[in-house]
Amino acid sequence: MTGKQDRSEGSVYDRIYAVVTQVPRGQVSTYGDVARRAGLEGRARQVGYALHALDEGRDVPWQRIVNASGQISRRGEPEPARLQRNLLEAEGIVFDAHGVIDLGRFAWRP
DNA sequence: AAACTGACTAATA
DNA sequence: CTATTAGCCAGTT
Repeated sequence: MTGKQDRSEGSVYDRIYAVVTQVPRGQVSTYGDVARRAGLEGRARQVGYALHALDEGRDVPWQRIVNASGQISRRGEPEPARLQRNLLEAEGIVFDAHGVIDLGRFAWRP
């Protein structure tokens, strides 16, 4: 092992994962929103970066995070995007004809 | 240590 | 609608 520092919680990623895990089934959240809840307002990119680096072993519902337009990101890779959509629809999320989620209805608002 | 990268957002044109 | 600009910053090379 490379012996990375093991901050039980100073790690930006762990905080992001913790927030994402709190998103209830059947609801979605945006990168900016997750960043805000993780105490990282204005750092939405870091949220996306964290999810990109996410491991399969984690029980983080990464699929519940979409961009501020209510659309699935990663358009360069349509296949994983399709998987994400599939997972969300299985949870009850509805996409319109343009593949957009109505955030006013499905966005997680605790 | 400096450059590069990137699942983003908002504002502007 | 598309394109551009700017802000943001951890991780990788």
